[in-house]
Formats: sequence, C-alpha cells, structure tokens
Amino acid sequence: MIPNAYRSLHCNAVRPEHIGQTVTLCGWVNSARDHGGVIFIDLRDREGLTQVVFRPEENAALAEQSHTLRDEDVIQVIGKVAARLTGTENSKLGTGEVEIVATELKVLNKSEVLPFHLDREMSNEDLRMKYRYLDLRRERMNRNIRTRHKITTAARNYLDATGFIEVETPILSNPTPEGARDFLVPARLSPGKFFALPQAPQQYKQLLMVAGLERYFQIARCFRDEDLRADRQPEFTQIDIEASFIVQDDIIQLVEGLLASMFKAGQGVDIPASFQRITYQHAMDVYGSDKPDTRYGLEIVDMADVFATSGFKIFRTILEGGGVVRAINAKGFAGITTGQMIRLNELAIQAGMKVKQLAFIKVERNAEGVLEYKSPLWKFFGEDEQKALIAKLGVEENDIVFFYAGTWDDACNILGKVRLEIASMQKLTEGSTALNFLWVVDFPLLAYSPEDQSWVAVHHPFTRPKAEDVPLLDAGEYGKVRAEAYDVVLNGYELGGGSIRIHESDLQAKMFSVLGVTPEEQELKFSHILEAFKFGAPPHGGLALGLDRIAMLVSGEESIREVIAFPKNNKACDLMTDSPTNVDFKSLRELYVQSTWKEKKKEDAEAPAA
RNA sequence: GGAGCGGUAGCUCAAUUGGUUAGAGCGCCAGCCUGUCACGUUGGAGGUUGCGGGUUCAAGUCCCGUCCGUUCCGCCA
Repeated sequence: MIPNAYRSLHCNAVRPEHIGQTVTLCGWVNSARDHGGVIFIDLRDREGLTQVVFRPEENAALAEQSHTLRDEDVIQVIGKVAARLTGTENSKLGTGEVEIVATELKVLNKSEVLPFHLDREMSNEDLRMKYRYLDLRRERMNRNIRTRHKITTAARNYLDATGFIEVETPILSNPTPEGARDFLVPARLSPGKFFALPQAPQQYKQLLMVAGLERYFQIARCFRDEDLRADRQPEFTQIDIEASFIVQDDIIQLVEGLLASMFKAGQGVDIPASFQRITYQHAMDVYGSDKPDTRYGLEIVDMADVFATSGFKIFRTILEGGGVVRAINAKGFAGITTGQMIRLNELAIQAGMKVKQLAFIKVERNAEGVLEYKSPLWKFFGEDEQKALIAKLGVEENDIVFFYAGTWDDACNILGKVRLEIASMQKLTEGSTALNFLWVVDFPLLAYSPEDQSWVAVHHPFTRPKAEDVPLLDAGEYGKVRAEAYDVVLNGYELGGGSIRIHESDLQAKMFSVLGVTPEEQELKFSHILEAFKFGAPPHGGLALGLDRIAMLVSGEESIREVIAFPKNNKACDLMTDSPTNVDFKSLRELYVQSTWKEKKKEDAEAPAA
C-alpha cells in the first residue's frame, strides 16, 4: 500500500522486519483485552490484525485513554514495532511475532455496540440484511466480495487478451415478447410508454456484430421480474460474450479458457483444459436433467430391453404405447428410512408421478443369510427378467432400485428429481471438492407449450437451428429440430449458455413465424434486427456466464446472496434501505402512471346470517 | 399461487406429556486484575416467547388466523 496521512502500513503487513520502526496504523478495534494495567487491542483493517499494546509504565495518560476503547471503535495508532515477549507469540496471526507499542492514540470515531457478533455465524437473515454494511465487515463476507472482484478482473483480463472489446449497452431498453417478466420503467418524455430493463443484452450484442466489432463482451447487469431462489436474484450479473466468424467449438474453447482463468484467480485451482461434452438427449436420458451433477453416479437406466415382452402387464403396456421404463439403482441405500421413502414419493408426485408410490426393489439379507428381494412387484417378474434386471443394474446386497414407467418427459423429470434427492439423502457430495465441468450440447430448438398452445424457443428466438436439421424445420417437424446451442454446467449448476445465432433476415423471419410472431408484430418489435441482418450481418454466436453463480461456487457458498454486496430477500426487497417504496401521487402523475393497488382491507369476520 | 422449515434476552440456542419465578453461553454495564490473544474474575441489568384470537384450572408448548425470514415447486426464452 501507499503510505498516506492516515497510515504507513496495513495491519497485516507488520512483520519482524519492521521491528524498531515507528508505524502508523488505523482501523477498527477487533477486541480489547484490558488487564487493568497493560491493555491489548487487536486492530483490524481489511487486510488483517495487529496487536497493539498500551503500557501504563511507559505512558500513563495514553493507557488511561485506551481503557475507554470498545469493539468497533475506529482508531489511529502510532507506535513502535516490537518483538513480542518470548513465549507470547501468537502463531494464529500472520503478525503474531510482533506488536505495536503505542505512543499515540487517536479515536477517529466511537462505535455503538453492534447488533450482532462479527466473529460468529448467524442465522437471523433479516438482521444481516438490515445491517448489511456490518455483515460485510465480517471476514467471510469480506473474502467473498474480494474473491468476486478477483474473478471478475481475471475474466476482463482474459477477454481483453483474446481480443474482446467491452461495450456498455443500454439499461433502458424495450420489453421482450418472450421469456421472463420484465421490469418496466415509465417514460416521462413519451407519455404512456415504457422502457424495460434488459433481461440480457441479447439484441444489442448481435447488432454490435453487425456493426463489425467482431468480439464483444460486457460485465452486464440483467433484470428479471420472477420469483427468487437461493441462486436467483431479480438483478444479477452476466459475463456476456459475442463473437463473429466463429463456430460452436470456438466458443467452447474460449469459455473453457475463461473459466480456467477465473477459477485460478478465485480458488487457485487448475481445472481441466477441456470439459466433457454430452448431448441434451444423453443428459436427460441418464441424469433426467439438462444440468446434471456428475459428481456421483446414480444413473438412470433404460429397462426397455428387459421388460419388452414382460409378463408384467403394466410395464409391457407402457412400453408398447411408446413410453419408457427406467430405473435408478441407489447403491447401499436399502436402509432408507420410512420418512425418506415418504419424502421421495411426495417429490415424485409433485414432479408429475401418476401413481402414489415409486416402484422399488430392496435387496437385503435375511436372518438366515439369504438375499431377499423385497418389492411389491418382484413376484410379477419372470426368472429371466429378474436375472436380466440384476445384471443390467448391477444389483447387489443393500441396494434399492427405484422404477418409473410412463412418458419419456415424466420419466426424465421424476427420476431426475429422485436422483438428486437420493444423492442428498446419501450425502454423496458432502465434503467433495470435485469440479465436474461439462458441456450440454444439441439442445432442441423448439418445445411445444401446451399452455400457450404454440411452439416456443427453448433457448431464445435468435438461436440457429443445426444445418442438418433445417429440412425438419421446413417440414414442420419442430420437435425434432436441434439447435446450435450449448450450456456449460458445473456440479449441477448451469453456469452459462449460448448459441450460434441466426444471421440471415429470412431465416430469422421464418423463426418468428414458427413461434407465432405475426408479420405485424415482427415489423413492430423486431424490424431493427431483421433489417440489420439485411446489411451484411456476419455469422456470429456467443454465450453468457452467470457471474454470481460462479462467484458463489468459487467461494463455496450455497446462495448467490453471499457474493452480492447488497442483495434482495426472497420477496425482492432490500431490508436495509426498505426498498421498494411507496411514491407520492405527484411523482406518479408526472409519469402518467396510476396504481391499481389497493391495501387489503381488514375483513371483519362477519358470520353468515343464521 | 402452493408446500416444508423456522421466529424465545442484543446474538446463538435450551425449556420433558401443557405444570414452579422462561434458562445457558456469548455480548452489554460496573468493579477487580500488568502479557493477554474467545484474557480472567466478581456483581448487575436485560423477556409483550413475532402479532391477534381460541381451548384449558394452567399455553413458549395444543388449535385457528396473520406477519416476517428461509428452502423448494410453479415461474425463470
């Protein structure tokens, strides 16, 4: 650090080499140990701790003053660096071999007693949020915020070094027709009209490609007005990337290098130079998820060949009807408790299971030492089927196998969730430091939405269909068209996703038509991009990484709130500033906006007339 | 919109089947203490058990409602 009027060193920088020197430190009183005579103060700044000692025999007035110091007072201390007395060194502190013998003390600001301890974990989330500036003073939060800075800087440096140019795109932009709910901002100068805060700089970055920038990035704040989760905030940050004259492999290699630089900077670890790639189809078949956690097996196994001609009518009928029969072998989980079993079934029902109970086979040795296959359906299977099943799933003593038979969609969804829950119950990832990066590729381009009774973009409407699947698109077989889209996944978290884009005006217009965007709407909402694509738009594509999630995983946290300085709670409120807030009628009138919100009236419990 | 978990002193938590004056540790305040580092030690203050209602001789505990926090489902191209 550069010495200034307040200090000559950071607290953590005081070392034996400074012994004999007079130094000036400042910071917070981390703890005061008053022995009646000698007094010790642990002085803390953002870099660490130094012990300051006040001795009455050396300076009585100063020692007297030091008695008044309380935790979190902000002070400045001038003193001489001295070796600690033999036997009183503190090996827990970086500065534990030395101490400052104070010669001057200046109280820069007294502190009231804090509403909570800084040196202990707390569970009261609203109190943490109300006093977030104190929460951030805690060592863990300080570290998280600084780790985030490190990985952000690493990302900037990496992208700069690879020829990317950082460009800011508008925060005040237009609502998007598809996707998440927008935050709206009334436009005073255009009465009755609204801006929307961007869900992503998607269209702007594509237009920057048309502009010939070739390589763009942005540490971009994005906004989505949807319900929150531990890993979802209404405003969040993406590392947004777009490049021209590239193919999927180029983006993948770029992002692998980018993530390597970020994890190196944040965690000091070397991650694999390239990640495993699996198709969307494979991910869904084997893990029941498009963001699989591959730190453990518990793979979903297709049992069609075992039960194709089964005497067990339910399975055979479902298979004949085009459905699937799939199973998960939870190794060593035969000891599952009744409560856990209930929980699994509840989860499966919530995920769409049509029956009340997951079919299972529990393999345990009985009192006579004979292996028993405890199951409501074991007896319906023929001997060959039983053998085939055991072989295919590798069933052994103390395993429990869960089955689901039904549609492919339901099987993926239900068994995918069952898989995650079993892993959690078996604590399969506890203490794991594994970083299982992977790419999921070949996403479907379109999905049918029964709700909207129309086809919707799985990724977004600018995603390019795979060249070999364009005939399927032309033939109207929308469900079979794959996209040039890819997600990067770490330990079950989607870190980011992207695609190669459509750069031809006519193909883009065709996509809009398939998605049910009428020519009038296209003209109204997308004429800028359709027109831009007519003026020499280069082939291009990109990706966006969720910076908050990456920071969370690098810091070993379980919520992105722990790596965001001032996050919102799960009702999207900031308890520190009490935001959002009411505005007065005059402010609204200026914006030509009127609220339809009515405070809930207290309903007097009126008993119905007898 | 739905479900689970939680709300007791400033903080972290306890309180058996509904049963004495709701406790402990830390913190705080005051005293003592000259080598501690989670200093020690003596004493003290501190509670509308989130809020409202109900059942009961008796409610932190049971019931209903409500608010707050949190997790998940729906939602999140």
